[in-house]
Amino acid sequence: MSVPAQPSDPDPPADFETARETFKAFLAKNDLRVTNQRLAIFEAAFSQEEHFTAEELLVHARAIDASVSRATIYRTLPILTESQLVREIDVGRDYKFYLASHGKRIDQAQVVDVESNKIYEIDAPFLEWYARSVAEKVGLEPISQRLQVQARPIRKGREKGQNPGN
Amino acid sequence: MSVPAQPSDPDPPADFETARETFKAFLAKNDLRVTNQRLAIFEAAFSQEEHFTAEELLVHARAIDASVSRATIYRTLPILTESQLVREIDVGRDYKFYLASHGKRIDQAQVVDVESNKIYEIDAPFLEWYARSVAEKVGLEPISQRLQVQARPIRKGREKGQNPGN
DNA sequence: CTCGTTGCAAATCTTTTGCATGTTT
DNA sequence: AAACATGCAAAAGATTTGCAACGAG
Repeated sequence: MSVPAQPSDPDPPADFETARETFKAFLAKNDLRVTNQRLAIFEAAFSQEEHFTAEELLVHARAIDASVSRATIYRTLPILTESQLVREIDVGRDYKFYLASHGKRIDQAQVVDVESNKIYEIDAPFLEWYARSVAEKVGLEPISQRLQVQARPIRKGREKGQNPGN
Repeated sequence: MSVPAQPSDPDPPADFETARETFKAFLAKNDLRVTNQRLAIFEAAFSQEEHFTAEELLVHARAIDASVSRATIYRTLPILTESQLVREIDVGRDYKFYLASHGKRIDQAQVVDVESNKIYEIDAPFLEWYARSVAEKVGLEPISQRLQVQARPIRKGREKGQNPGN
């Protein structure tokens, strides 16, 4: 708004500004105050490209504003998810994961590689439609849906032994 | 095995016996001992028709064998799920739900009515196939999959107001 | 100024674990 | 008898909350 696009833009990603405005607008609309801590947490979350935990977010947010406390992280995360800027992902671990929705679609499935513990977000085109058809069977209307797949690397050449142990 | 089917069978459901044998066989196969507590927990779980929590299972199991402790509930639940007799369902609540798989299929989706908090298990025929197609996109092979839909009763006649508040 | 926010530490709440004792094989 | 399973109570670990001080509008 104040800095016209310069040929030598250093780093500020295009949508970062947009997203921050969206966040501030969301706060305003809900009578929530724009605090340094909330902005720091937003920035920390939005600058993550991968999944992160509340604890990791705390570390990153503190790098921006050292005064951020764990409590505020937990109090701000719901705001972030309600504003749709961050998605909460629960894959059945002890703790939840979060992921900045960099303007991406909602229709994604999580594939959890149980060996590497890595979580992949995969486009699942018909997921919403499919969820609707399932929900309608009990007279309900979907609010959100998620498909989670626990998976392992494809082992070529051996498929005996159904349970490798524990 | 010892009592031939009598015309006046009191209550013992057909598959109950079968399932209990399956459980005992599973224990044997894994060098686990057949204890009264484990059997009581199995019975308590298997006699539930709906979803239950660890705490509820404890209550029911104690009705069968008062000596069952919470610790044993938590130590037995993994055995029950590994034996495929019970399914673990995590819908993002604080605690997990469990459901006796009365010989039913695996391909089911959970539809959670956020207003009544009720969980519906719905057949989702293509779920496994769909999960596979998604997992293959990252070179993985599915172990299990779950589709969860958060939903609400269909409101006919009004669809304004996108966020009813909190 | 007023009321929402924050940090801190204590509290929650579910699930896990160490250890001495009781059971199964 | 030997090894495993159990109960109890303490521990763990993520998330929540009470409260006094702080800061945005």
